[in-house]
Amino acid sequence: MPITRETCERLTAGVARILRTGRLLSVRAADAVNGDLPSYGWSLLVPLETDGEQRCSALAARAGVDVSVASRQLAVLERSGHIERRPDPRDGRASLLHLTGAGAAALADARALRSDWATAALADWSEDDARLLGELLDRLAGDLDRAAPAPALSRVAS
Amino acid sequence: MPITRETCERLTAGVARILRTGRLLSVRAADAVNGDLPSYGWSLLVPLETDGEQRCSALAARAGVDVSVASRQLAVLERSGHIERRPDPRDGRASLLHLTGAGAAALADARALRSDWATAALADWSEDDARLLGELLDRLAGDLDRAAPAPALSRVAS
DNA sequence: TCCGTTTGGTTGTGGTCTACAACTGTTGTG
DNA sequence: CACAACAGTTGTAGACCACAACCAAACGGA
Repeated sequence: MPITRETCERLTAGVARILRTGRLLSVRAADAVNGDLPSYGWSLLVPLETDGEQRCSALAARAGVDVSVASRQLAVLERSGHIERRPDPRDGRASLLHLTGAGAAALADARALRSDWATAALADWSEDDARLLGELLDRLAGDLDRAAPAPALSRVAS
Repeated sequence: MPITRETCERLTAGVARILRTGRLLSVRAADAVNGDLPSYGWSLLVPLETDGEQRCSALAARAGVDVSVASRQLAVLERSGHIERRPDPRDGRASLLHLTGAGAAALADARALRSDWATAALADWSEDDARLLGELLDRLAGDLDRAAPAPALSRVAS
């Protein structure tokens, strides 16, 4: 029995609260960026920036959404010039997406905005606390990811 | 300059990640509860449980959604017997919502489920870490709430 | 080589959650 | 007693999501 019920409840409440404010923030952050980056732009463009060219299904997995969703969102990003697509030379079915200059610029813009907001919000935080929270948060996300997938059954019943 | 840019980015990434998995979890948690509690049930019923009878607008503020949204969701919860409504004796325009037995039961059920999931996910966490994360998370949510409302301008421009 | 199967991606459809605007009825005030 | 402010409901529309159906390329065994 590692965790008190009380701290557990407190933790879930905190997560719920972060969920709420985070949802609001993400939409607000999106339409404050110059290059009219849609709200999902961040989660799709960042992987392209860090890992380079990759395919739709990989990006969908990264973003944690269905492939169909990613497909539509990427189509929008392509039309708006944030990304470009070229056929995968090794598989005619797939395309490889990569960031354009405009996309990278919009991403940098979004990053700057986020950084501004974060530094404002974390104004009176100590470096240690911030670092600690980052680590704990990441660890929690990983544990939740690992613990959650189990109940993905009992749907074929009827 | 209180926070390194690096830890800041790490922190925002962690928050984004929690946002993703948390969103998935909350819907999964909702339709795993017996009393077919909708996904928003938790955020509306908990305040009723802890603070007792209150009005629609108060619940909307608590949940962080528009009053119209809360109104519809509360209507559903009333039809499904989780809450009941009585006219506010001091203001004929308002109603006071309160939890029914069925609502409390569904809430207890949901709480048990969440607790199970949380203890599974936090299996190898120490009490101290969990408590610390809860505190930091709460603090962060508060600071974000305070820091975010500012950029709610620049919309009347055109 | 050829045909059935698998796989990557797109599109059709429907459901959920959300906000804003318009409206009804109530309260309180000059 | 009009009139502004307010509580809540309903109309409407948009964002996001998943599942199912589908197309075309790729794969694999006979």
